Amino acid sequence: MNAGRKKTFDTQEALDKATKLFWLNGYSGTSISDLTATLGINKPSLYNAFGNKEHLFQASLDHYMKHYGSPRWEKLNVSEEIPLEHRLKAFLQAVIKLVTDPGLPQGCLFVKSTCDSNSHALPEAITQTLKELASNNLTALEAVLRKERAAGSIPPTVDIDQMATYLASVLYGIAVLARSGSSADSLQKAADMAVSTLLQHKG
Amino acid sequence: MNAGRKKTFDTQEALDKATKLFWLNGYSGTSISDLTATLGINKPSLYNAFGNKEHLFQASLDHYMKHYGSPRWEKLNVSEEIPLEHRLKAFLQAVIKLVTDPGLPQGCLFVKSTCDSNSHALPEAITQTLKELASNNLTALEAVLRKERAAGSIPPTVDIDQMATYLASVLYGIAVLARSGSSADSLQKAADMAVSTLLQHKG
DNA sequence: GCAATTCTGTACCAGTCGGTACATTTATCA
DNA sequence: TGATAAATGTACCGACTGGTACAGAATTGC
Repeated sequence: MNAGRKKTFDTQEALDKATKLFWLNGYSGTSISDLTATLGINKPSLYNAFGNKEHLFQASLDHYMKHYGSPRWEKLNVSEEIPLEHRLKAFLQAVIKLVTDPGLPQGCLFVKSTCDSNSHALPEAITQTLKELASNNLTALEAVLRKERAAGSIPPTVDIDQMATYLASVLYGIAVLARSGSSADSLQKAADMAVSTLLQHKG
Repeated sequence: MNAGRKKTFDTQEALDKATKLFWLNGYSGTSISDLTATLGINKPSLYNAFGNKEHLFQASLDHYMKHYGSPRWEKLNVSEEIPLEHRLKAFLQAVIKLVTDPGLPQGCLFVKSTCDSNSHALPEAITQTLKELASNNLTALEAVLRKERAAGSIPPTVDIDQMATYLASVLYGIAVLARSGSSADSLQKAADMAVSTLLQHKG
């Protein structure tokens, strides 16, 4: 079972490095040579560990959502006793901190990749994955809002889908602005504004 | 002066086709072969007419802003007698119509390209151009808001930069959502909400 | 020690990339 | 009718693309 030569690299570490490279340069902007250089391994090792470029990207997307995306989304569900406005602000603040983190690529891998979907710069299977992830995001927002509406902190007349789409647009727009160099500070002010009057909104 | 063989194609038509191809597939996702095939011309003709890939992309960005972007932005300045709310909604409605137009690539070339900036999937000069375009967009929004504030239709305490960044995030987010397949209808509802949120905001 | 197993490094594959040299065709001007 | 100018089609360039064959190195169980 444990026979054979030992791996000289850690698969998870390599996956994280690959994720950051895709995050920075995108799918078609990242070559296998870029990857092997950054990961410090040779091509056969890479192909043995991750299959091919498309599989590696899928794994990177998954890794990104689990390790960079989800921790921010948890801010929305931390506790229903905290007012929705505070949770939304905390969520967006955490997102802004991520997408402007100087130690990480600017912006968001999901948003960036979504802009590549439905093109032949991206394999169809990846476009499909991205569509599912987008749907999951909207569903998560809707679930939070629905709970709030049931709890009475949001008017019963409010259109949940509308509000979720609105929040998603602010969320994704922030990622684009971060990529274009906007400061965390100005993004935070915009995010506060996006949330501030949300609760006053009458369906 | 008029000596020499006649061109067999129209430069502007070819530029528009190239723009749509970049719009669909992005800079690094569009090859010279793709371009010559779609434009129906050979490589020497393409290089003679547009320089090289980078120059062609710069020209495409310019063409895009002039022929697809600007007409929408004009909705903001159509007349100061029309209430800001109506102009903002008309602006966003026109943008949504563009980014979801079934006869055009989904989303926005500027937003898509911005997500590629600061990466080696894009020449540095193009990243610089995109940064300038982003700055122009923010400045245009700020100018509109400043006028409104001076005219008294927006509270004098309002932070113009904050409001402009907020609008930009909604605007860019809509382009991302369009690319991921959101319907014009749901985007329109989200945009309406964004506008009413903005108008309810008190500095 | 010795097979079996697994990873590593090198060297290579066909195909495509952006870009160009060059000869040819088509036009204008003298 | 040339001479000149400009656009065309073909054929090619070195570099890079994603991907792999193969030999050798390292580890295990027997």
